[in-house]
Amino acid sequence: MALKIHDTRSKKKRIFNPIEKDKVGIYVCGITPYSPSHLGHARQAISFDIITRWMRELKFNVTYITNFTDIDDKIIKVALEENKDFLEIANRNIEDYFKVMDAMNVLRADKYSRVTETIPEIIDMISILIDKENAYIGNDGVYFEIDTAPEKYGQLTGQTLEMVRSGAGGRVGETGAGKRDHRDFALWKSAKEDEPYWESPWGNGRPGWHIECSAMSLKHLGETFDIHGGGRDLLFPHHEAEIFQSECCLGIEHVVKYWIHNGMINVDGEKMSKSLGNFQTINDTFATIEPLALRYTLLNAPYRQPIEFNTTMVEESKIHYNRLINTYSQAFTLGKLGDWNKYDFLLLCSEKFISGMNDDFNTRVAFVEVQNVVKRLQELLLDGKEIEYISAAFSWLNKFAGEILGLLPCNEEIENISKHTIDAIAAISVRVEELLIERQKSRETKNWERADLIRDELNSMNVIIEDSPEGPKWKIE
RNA sequence: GCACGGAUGGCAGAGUAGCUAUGCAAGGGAUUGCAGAUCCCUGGACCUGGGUGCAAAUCCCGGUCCGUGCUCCA
Repeated sequence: MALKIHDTRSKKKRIFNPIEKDKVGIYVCGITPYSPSHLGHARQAISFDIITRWMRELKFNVTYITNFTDIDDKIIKVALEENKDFLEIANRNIEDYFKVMDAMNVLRADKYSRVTETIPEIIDMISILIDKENAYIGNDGVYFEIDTAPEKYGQLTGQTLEMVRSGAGGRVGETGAGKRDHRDFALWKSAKEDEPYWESPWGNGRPGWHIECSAMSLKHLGETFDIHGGGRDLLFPHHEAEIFQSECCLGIEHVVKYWIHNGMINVDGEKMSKSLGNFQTINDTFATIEPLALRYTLLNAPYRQPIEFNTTMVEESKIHYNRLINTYSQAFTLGKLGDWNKYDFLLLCSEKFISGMNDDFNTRVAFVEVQNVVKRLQELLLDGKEIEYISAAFSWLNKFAGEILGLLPCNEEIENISKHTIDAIAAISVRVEELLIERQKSRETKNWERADLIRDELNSMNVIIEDSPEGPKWKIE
């Protein structure tokens, strides 16, 4: 069964064939660290985490590169406001990024390339573009001249030069005074007073946004590579600009073989963004939902679909996530790994899971199978007889929900969860048993009022009573 | 305005031609002093108008509505 990937350039699902057999180079546009990361960043990081995890599961040798745009107008603005060095601002937010992403089980990329560490490569690339006359020097920087490669226009968005010309309307001339045409874009921006800068043949300045990614992907992955990813909102102009730069600089028609774009997070039907003021930082969100449950929420739809982020979505994910963790922890205490290949049900779940993931990384389909196995494991645990089957289902979850989807906490944490529960039960069990006996006596004499009072008291100790035909059972909330 | 994408039960959200997921919610039943938990059962959907097909939620054309992009944006 072959892996199919939806490629934005050709606008269809294509069977994935890497440039070099069994090897995959993937570059994903990362964040500009001028503020703490928000849910959109989480969605992007988790989407590509899943994509790389799955490709590794398929035994591809994956090189996953992403970046931090650690010099940029917005970072400079924050630095000025706080009267700090721009790198301090960037580093602070990068730290925040790693902290929240680690909490959500986002595996680290092979390399987090930084713009400030790629300046020579960027300058080289711009020089070549000037030599090839694809770029010109303006009075406030260097610009890429769109008219030198009009055939490359609209490769991702279907727009033509004329469309954009008319569409931009009154905004022409607002930025980049040195441009010949408003559709040209900056490769190098001259430094204004008090701005950080690097020396270049065109004076002191800093790189434009688009050229960084062309230079960094070239530096780390070579002239052509398999996958380029990012958020849908980067399609235009960012990724189209990259196509101009990389392809004109290298003289190669297709630098990127597959383009992958993840969908946005919506609130009330609109994209979550700073300008609308409807964004949430990841850290703030952790107050209402734990990190891995949030990961669950963000994988609950295929990566290309927009996600409507609201209370319903969050609450449902919590239910599923808690069910998964509780069931898994219960089986974990039995501590045995088993072979799921011996059970038709688990084999069938594996097959559906795999075909879902192979179909453009459809995590929603994969989740259904996880839910099915959780349900089966619950039944098995309740019955308690088929220990081997329990171990097999446990192993299945360990592999598919844990290793591949990254939804499970590490073993130590699961142990801690179990241990805490055991300790908590031990600490109050004597008292609980006393109260239960008293309650049973009250029930026998049909003193319901008294029995309910005792139940209330137990509830206040976070103990939940469940009466059953075999007598009352209790557990910690 | 132009480009791209979407429209599935009360809600979330799969499914790309025949077998109509899944979860939450709802209703009914079993069990129960009540509650909870669990189990069983039930109803209910494919935006609209055409077209192609033996057969369409699924393919084609038109319309309507929504989102994204055209400016920094994951």
